Amino acid sequence: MDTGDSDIRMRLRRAGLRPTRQRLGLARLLFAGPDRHVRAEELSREAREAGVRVSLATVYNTLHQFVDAGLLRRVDVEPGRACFDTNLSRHHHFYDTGTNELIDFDAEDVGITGLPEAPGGKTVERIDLVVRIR
Amino acid sequence: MDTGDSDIRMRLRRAGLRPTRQRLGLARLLFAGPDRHVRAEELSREAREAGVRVSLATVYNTLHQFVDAGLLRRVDVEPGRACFDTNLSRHHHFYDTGTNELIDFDAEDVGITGLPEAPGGKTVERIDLVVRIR
DNA sequence: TCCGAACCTGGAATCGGTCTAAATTGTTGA
DNA sequence: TCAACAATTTAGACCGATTCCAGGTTCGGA
Repeated sequence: MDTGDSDIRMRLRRAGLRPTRQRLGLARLLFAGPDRHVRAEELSREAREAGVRVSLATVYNTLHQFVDAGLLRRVDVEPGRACFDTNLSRHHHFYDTGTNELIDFDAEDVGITGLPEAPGGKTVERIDLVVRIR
Repeated sequence: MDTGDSDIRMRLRRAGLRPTRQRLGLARLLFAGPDRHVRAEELSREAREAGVRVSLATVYNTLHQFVDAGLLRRVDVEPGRACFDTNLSRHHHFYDTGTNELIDFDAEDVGITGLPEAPGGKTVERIDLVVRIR
């Protein structure tokens, strides 16, 4: 069961992050399993339940560091709270405005035409498509 | 210069909102001029500067009422704070991740193909396209 | 093994926003 | 016109989410 860890350890190292007990514990919760969406408060609870002792402040720090390291993607669709997405492939989201649930869908099949040039000579970083459903 | 007011008064009436001093003052700030994006804190400051006496709570209440009445549209792109858009036409946004600036662009010319069906038999409420630029 | 930098921590602080209860103000019917 | 009542406004308390801070802990290289 150290196989997964050695992968994570390497990815953290490459990002300049020490593979600490807390970061490994959280990474295990985040990446051991299918893609998921998670919020800080929720991950903190899961960690506690899994016996991973980690403060809420560290959960926030770690999530942000993982985003910066490209291990997570942040999704801002709900006002007032951030959601973190382990799915790093090109994809967009359905957002159920009734349940606040986020559902991924592949971006490969999606075509977008007629976009204007980015103003001010800026470069396009990413295109986020949110399909609000009810 | 009461011409604008009588229009606003009517729109408020139709939405079941009394045209109070505060609502008229805020509406004037919002709608007298080109389309704009504004946050509650900012509008509150503008009102103070314009001599419109109105509490922050009322600014929040009024913005939400205007959204419900279809006079404003709410945009959620920036984490942790809501932005209100006076542009009611079909449009999407550029979002400058450096300056946090929002820029509208017309949705008429934009084509989106290959979207999957909404899951769970839900209906699509709206499609938000955010082009992140840097 | 030792040391300094990186890291983690609890608790306080901040931030955007909402709630509440009391005071004020439109509106309407007599 | 005006009383009466519902809608509205308000200050300030409150809230959840997040960040900040200062001090203790741990990692990893020499």
